[in-house]
Amino acid sequence: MVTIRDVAKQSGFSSTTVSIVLNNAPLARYIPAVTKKRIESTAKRLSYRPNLFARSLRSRRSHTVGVMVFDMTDPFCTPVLRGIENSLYQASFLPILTDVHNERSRFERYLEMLLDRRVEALIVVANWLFVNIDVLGDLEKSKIPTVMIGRELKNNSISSVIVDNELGAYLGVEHLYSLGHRKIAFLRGPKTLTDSAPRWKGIRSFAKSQGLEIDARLVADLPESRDPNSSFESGYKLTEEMLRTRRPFTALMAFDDMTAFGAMRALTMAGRRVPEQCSVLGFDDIAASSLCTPALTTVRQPMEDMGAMAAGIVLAGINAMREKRRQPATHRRLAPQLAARDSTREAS
Amino acid sequence: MVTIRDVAKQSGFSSTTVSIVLNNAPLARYIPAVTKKRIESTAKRLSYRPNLFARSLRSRRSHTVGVMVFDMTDPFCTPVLRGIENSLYQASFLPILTDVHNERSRFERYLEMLLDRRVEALIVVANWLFVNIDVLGDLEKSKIPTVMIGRELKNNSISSVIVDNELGAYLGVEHLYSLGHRKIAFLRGPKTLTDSAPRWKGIRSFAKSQGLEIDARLVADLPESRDPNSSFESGYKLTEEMLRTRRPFTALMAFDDMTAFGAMRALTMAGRRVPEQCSVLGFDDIAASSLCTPALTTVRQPMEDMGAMAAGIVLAGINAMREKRRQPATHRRLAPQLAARDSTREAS
DNA sequence: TCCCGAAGTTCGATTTAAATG
DNA sequence: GCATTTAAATCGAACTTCGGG
Repeated sequence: MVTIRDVAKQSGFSSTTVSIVLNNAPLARYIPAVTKKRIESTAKRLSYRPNLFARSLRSRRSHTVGVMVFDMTDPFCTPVLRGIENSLYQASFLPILTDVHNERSRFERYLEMLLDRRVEALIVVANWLFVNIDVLGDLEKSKIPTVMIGRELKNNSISSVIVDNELGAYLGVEHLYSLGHRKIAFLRGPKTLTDSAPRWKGIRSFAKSQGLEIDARLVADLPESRDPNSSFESGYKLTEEMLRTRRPFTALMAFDDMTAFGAMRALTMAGRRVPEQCSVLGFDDIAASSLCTPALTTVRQPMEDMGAMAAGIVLAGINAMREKRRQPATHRRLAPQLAARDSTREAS
Repeated sequence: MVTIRDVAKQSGFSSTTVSIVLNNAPLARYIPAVTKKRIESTAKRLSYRPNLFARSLRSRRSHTVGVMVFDMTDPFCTPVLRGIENSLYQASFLPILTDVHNERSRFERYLEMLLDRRVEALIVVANWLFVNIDVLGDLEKSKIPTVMIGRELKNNSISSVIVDNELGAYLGVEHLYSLGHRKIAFLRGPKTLTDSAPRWKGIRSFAKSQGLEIDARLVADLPESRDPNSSFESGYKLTEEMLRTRRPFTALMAFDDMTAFGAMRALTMAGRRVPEQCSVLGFDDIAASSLCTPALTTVRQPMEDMGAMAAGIVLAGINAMREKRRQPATHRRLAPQLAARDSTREAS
């Protein structure tokens, strides 16, 4: 490898001068253009690349951000990751990707590894994260800018980016209601999942405002599970059971898209066509939603934006730290949008 | 931060001894257990963590692997990434994730960044990569173990992991044939995509062996596109056109799942029920395939295995380099499996 | 004082060579 | 010569200090 000393020797200047010139340090003002040119050209000729280990050792900076995903297989992750990546790229930061597999031990191990590598910030994608996995304490200790995506926090040392679940659910029922649906079945999220409560609240809030009656016998809860993909199975089973009760409903609002897919399968198997005989509504707008037929009407989370925003937040935090400013945690709640597609239509 | 010198001072030994003990270096044989114990306990007491920048500077190792994805939004990527992550985790390596967005300039920039960080190997996920983006040359120059996933190579400095496209396509038609289908429509991949040719070859090979006739009017090619998700639209349009010709077919074999989804949509819109009136077969088995209704019958690529295998290959390459062995590139071609689901059934 | 450049120190860990009894 | 320990050199860049014109 060619070092700064090689460039110094070849160009006839000292390594100090080379360093100043190549980094365009403040002192470079005083260095004559000829010198600069000579140094730059020999650097290029030798195709010199500074050793980042040495540089990082000195500067204590890694230009790296740790990204912790709680379950990579969750289709929610992919667009979020792209948003993060894109944002970091603009700032010449690189992400180190870790997948915690929803295991506490793995989380701890990875956190330690990332901190050892002096990542300058942490982005945690914790959408399908249960309250009982308490990781906030560990995260706070790290003292580097940290943001959680998909988990509401009032914490003032960890930032958060979430979708407005309440608003989303509100928009969802509103859509069904405006299509004339009055007998709506609801598949709520697992009780221990933090998204579940606000979404239900949004539904109740709309129901109250419009005098929509919610039949308790048309409400079911997904069981707790570590696996985001399990909600397909659960959605299928709960819908099957609900159909067996013979209690009529013209629309079904699922906790998320995965659940909605399960519900659609169950309805189809039972001979009820979607959307002709029953409308189905999801939440998230994962990739599969626009692909399947009928395309799923759903409440769209701006996942890529959320990733980009999270990256933006920690990047700002990094800059603040560099300038020794104290940056308070920021909490963003992004508005979802209804993506009206083919799985919903007027109640008949 | 607490350094090795702090541990040395506190424990009463020199930093040399501390280093030897904590790393369990060869010389540690000569160090009495008491000394070791004292050093280890003070290290723990001070919660000493070695500075990886310093260590890497000395050892020239980063314990990091660069992962370059050509398009993160391709649903193929997610399971592959999980396979990679899991394999690296076992070996205490960390992945740096980059998304090239199918842009040459971005590829070059990222490659440079990764090399600057002294990643010890490179894993390139190049499934939806067109031949005209020639990146092999750049990759070869890097001199570190490199593997490409999803692109066949005979190169002997870059390894490769691919699925057996020919076999997969063979299994696919075979499945349709065994269900009694004789009039099969084919949606082939874009000509410039490397996977297209072998898949078509597998189809022809089966057709020849069983005397299945392929009607050229039931064969269409996807147009070239940078975007893997575009094949949905293309699949939709091509199927629509094919239906308009009124040329009968009882089954449709798509280039990949995304294309198959487009085809299913077109069929449904045209009033042809899947699978009752037309069977549909995909290729890949992306997440959406088992979710939609009817669940898509498809040729399953072992994506997670492919990721894990790729990681295994470069890890072996890293070890070989350390021991100064010359490791030839390895080329693996994994067998796909038919995932028979609900979008195919007996020809009526 | 201003401009230009160099010598030497620092970052923190590893390793070589060597010094003790 | 052996067991035990360590001073000093090294990795490569960046910054502080200083000197000459």
